[in-house]
This record gives sequence, C-alpha cells and structure tokens, in this order.
Amino acid sequence: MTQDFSKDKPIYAQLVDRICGDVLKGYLKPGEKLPSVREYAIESGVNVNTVQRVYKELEAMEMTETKRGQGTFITTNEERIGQLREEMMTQLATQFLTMIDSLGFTKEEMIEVLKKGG
Amino acid sequence: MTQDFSKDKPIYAQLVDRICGDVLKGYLKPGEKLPSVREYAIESGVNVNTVQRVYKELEAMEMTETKRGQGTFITTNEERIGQLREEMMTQLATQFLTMIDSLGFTKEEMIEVLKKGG
DNA sequence: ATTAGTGTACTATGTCAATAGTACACTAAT
DNA sequence: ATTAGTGTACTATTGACATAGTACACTAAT
Repeated sequence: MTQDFSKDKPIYAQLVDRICGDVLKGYLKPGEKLPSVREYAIESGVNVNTVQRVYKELEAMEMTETKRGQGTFITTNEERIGQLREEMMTQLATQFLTMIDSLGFTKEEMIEVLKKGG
Repeated sequence: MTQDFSKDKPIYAQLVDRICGDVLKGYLKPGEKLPSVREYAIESGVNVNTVQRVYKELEAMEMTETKRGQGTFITTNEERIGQLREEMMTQLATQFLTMIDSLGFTKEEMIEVLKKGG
C-alpha cells in the first residue's frame, strides 16, 4: 500500500518520526516486534533499503534493538524511552525558540498563539 | 565575507528568514533599499542566483518590491508587513503543533518546556 | 543439512533541489 | 550612444535521496 509522504522531508525521516511517535504514545509497546524490512517496505510502498535505513537510525538512537535473523524490536529499556522523550522535547523546544527569535517573534507572544491553536 | 549557514536548511531559505526577521524586527524599514543581488552575493559568499531566488521569494510574499534596473526595496505597505507577521506566526504555530502531536507530546507539556528554555 | 525468515551490504541508476557560472535585458545618468 | 548598475534567464554541476537488483549472513525450525 503506497502511503502519502510529504515532499519537504525524506521518506526515511518521516518513517522514523512516525515510529518514534507510536512508541512515545504507547501504540508500540516495549519488546514488540516491528514488521520485517521486507514487510514494511511493501506496506509502505518503499524500497527495502529505505526501511533498512529507518531501522538503522532507530537502533542508533537506542529506540529499537535489532537481532539479525530474528527481527527488530522496540527496546525493553523503558528508562531509555523516557530519556528519548525528554531529549526530543528539549531539542524541539530549542529549535523552535531559535527559529522564532530569528524571525522576530517573542517567546511570550508565540506561546499565546500556541494556546489558541490546535 | 563567507557567512556561516546551517546545513539542515537551504541557504536561500536561511537568507529569506534572516531578511524577514530584520523586517519584522524593524531593522529594515519600509522603503529601504536592499543591497543589489551582486553585492549581497559577495557579502554572503554565495552565488548571484541564490540571492536572486531570495529576492524572488521575498517579492512573491509581497515583503519587497523589485524594480528592474533599480533595485529591491522593502515594501512601503506597512499593513502588509503586519499581515505577514500574523501569517508567519500562525503557520509556525500550526507546524509546531502538528510536529509535537505526531511525536506524541501534548501542547501543554511542550509549552512548559518552552517557558523554561531560552 | 536444509529451508524459510530475518537483517545487511554493495553497486548502479534515476531524479530533483541547490548552487554556480555565464550571458542577457532593463534603467538611469551622462 | 555609452556606461554602470540593476534584475533575469539559461545551462551545467553537484549531492542527497530513493530505487532496484543482487548477493551475503545469521537464526530458528524441521
């Protein structure tokens, strides 16, 4: 099933984000097995190598553990998941603050807009 | 003067952001003339076409007015600048909210992090 | 030992965005 | 008409990304 991907970001990055989100939201539980690279490639309508890159990045950030011949699994280290959650939040916040500053907005007015939105 | 550009974003986009910020902050006044594409290219250590693209985008968003043979000027339409300010804020906010949602964070916890940071 | 299922590695190819180099076109002043 | 200064258009190059095909390596089950 070919899925819809945004053009402003590489597919592998979007898949990484999606899986990260599913883990942080609890949709994917610690220890749970992800689809094989081939399965996921077909599901998403992308190439095996693209999925491989996704799994590689996820493992590099210790969000998953890959066992050759067996598959790729969400890490059972729940503390690590918590760490990642913190790291990603502060990183997102920092980037956002830098961006709004360079565009001439203040943190306070931006927070107001955020409260109203979504 | 070769300047420092981030690698995670195209140079032209960074220059657009910078000029937008300078306008919104009031560092660049309505009617003020920007450097010529060649001047700016040399100053920034980039190619003429990169600057041209920057000026093109700025004109497309009606932040500047380009007069062939004369130069590129900040728009004298101050209302338009105010509009752009609003548009950019809501757009930034929307993108940010979408991003944090897809990564599994709530708006409220993110706002807390923002308040502490920066 | 064989098989099926898994991840991994390597090379080649195509596409597109970003950038660069160069030549052209318009405007104002002389 | 010429010149200097401006924006514009065209083509080429580079690199990142995605794809494709193929081969390899490990694991578990039989």
